[in-house]
Amino acid sequence: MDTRHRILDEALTLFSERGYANVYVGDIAERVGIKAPSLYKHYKSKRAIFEAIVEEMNKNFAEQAKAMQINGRDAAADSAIYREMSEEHLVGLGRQLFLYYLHDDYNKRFRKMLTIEQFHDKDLAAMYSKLYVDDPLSYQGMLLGMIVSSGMLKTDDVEIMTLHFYAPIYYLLTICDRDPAREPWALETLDRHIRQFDRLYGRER
Amino acid sequence: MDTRHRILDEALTLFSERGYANVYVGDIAERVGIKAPSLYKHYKSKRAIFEAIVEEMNKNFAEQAKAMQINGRDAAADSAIYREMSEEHLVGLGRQLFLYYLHDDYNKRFRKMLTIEQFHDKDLAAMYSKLYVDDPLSYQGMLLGMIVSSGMLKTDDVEIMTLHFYAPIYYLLTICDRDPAREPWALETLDRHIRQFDRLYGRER
DNA sequence: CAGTTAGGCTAATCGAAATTAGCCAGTATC
DNA sequence: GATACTGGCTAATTTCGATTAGCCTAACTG
Repeated sequence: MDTRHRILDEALTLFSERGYANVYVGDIAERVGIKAPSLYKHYKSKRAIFEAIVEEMNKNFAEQAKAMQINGRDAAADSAIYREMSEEHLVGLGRQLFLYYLHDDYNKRFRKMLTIEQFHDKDLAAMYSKLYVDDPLSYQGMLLGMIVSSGMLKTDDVEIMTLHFYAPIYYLLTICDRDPAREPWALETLDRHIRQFDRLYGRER
Repeated sequence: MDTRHRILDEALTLFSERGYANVYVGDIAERVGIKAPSLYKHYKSKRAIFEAIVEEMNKNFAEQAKAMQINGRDAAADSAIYREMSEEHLVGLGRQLFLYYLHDDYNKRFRKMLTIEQFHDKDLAAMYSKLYVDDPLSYQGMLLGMIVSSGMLKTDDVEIMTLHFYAPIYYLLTICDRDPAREPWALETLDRHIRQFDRLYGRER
């Protein structure tokens, strides 16, 4: 990784731990292994580093969103996946979603950074909403909608059903961000959540 | 309200909007209607103001928790309330909980401040978890447990049931904190959530 | 090889924000 | 009525952190 990217990487780590205002350019430089003034050979200002991070992440997420849509379409085409969706599959789906959000390193640090910075800036608030609130909900809604079409799950209101699926995942995620020691408990709770979700909305009802 | 309290009040407002590091003592003073150096007649330092807020809130919440326990005991004694718990009652309960958290002014500002500051400090993270994650869950768990005992709702796993009740409320709350314009939508969604919750766990199933 | 660029460094500079010093008026106390 | 306290002010002072200036070396470029 070249210095330019190392700077973004280390800055993101620090911003996610302490927030923009509590990180000094000297801290970033030190982590990168250079002196503060040298940063300015790469970025015009501290603010510019922050903005580069946001821009970079925006780009990544856009790509990822595109990939997910393709995935979604594939899944729709191959609806056999959903016809054979068992409780175990559903647990797997939720776990995968959760672990991706929890452990993907960029995602995790960026989410923590946005959590801290969201109230300073409308744009960041909107970004947080989009990435961690609205987009996952709409993606999950699409998948669950297909499962409902296949008859594996039943509901009059897919939107609320999706909320019932995703809100606990989001809740557990924020807990783990705050306190990674609770991760094992969160994973176990996640499984119980999804099994109960399946029983509530599933055929046996 | 005396100056000492006015300082805490205005500081809390500012900290909740911008976070500790982005608020200058001059800003606080200006809001209070005095000059920055005069603040030091009341508090030893900027940090001391922050700490006084946290301490004050801790005290308030402790009192409130005690009151809720008393409430809880009363409710347990008078379990008729729960024997006659209709869907409308449940909607009312959820709405009340939600609106209290959303609109109680101290609560709201303090929650936003903790959201911003939680990653700087273990103690603040613990406080956030307690106030907005664990305590509400355990309180709601107690109430739902009583409703289950009364036979109005059925489940094998009250803990997950409580998660299913509270996580969507928490999720909607964080959305409104970020963007108050979504409040009407959140309230409507909240009602639909609780009605569906009632149908899922309720007798009709 | 001379010239140029990239990227590092040390030593300023600049500006902002927290805090301190020291003065003063009003008021409460003895 | 003198004394001392409270809470305000203006004018420093101190500190710290972002940024700039200017120098240097290595590597690339013609």
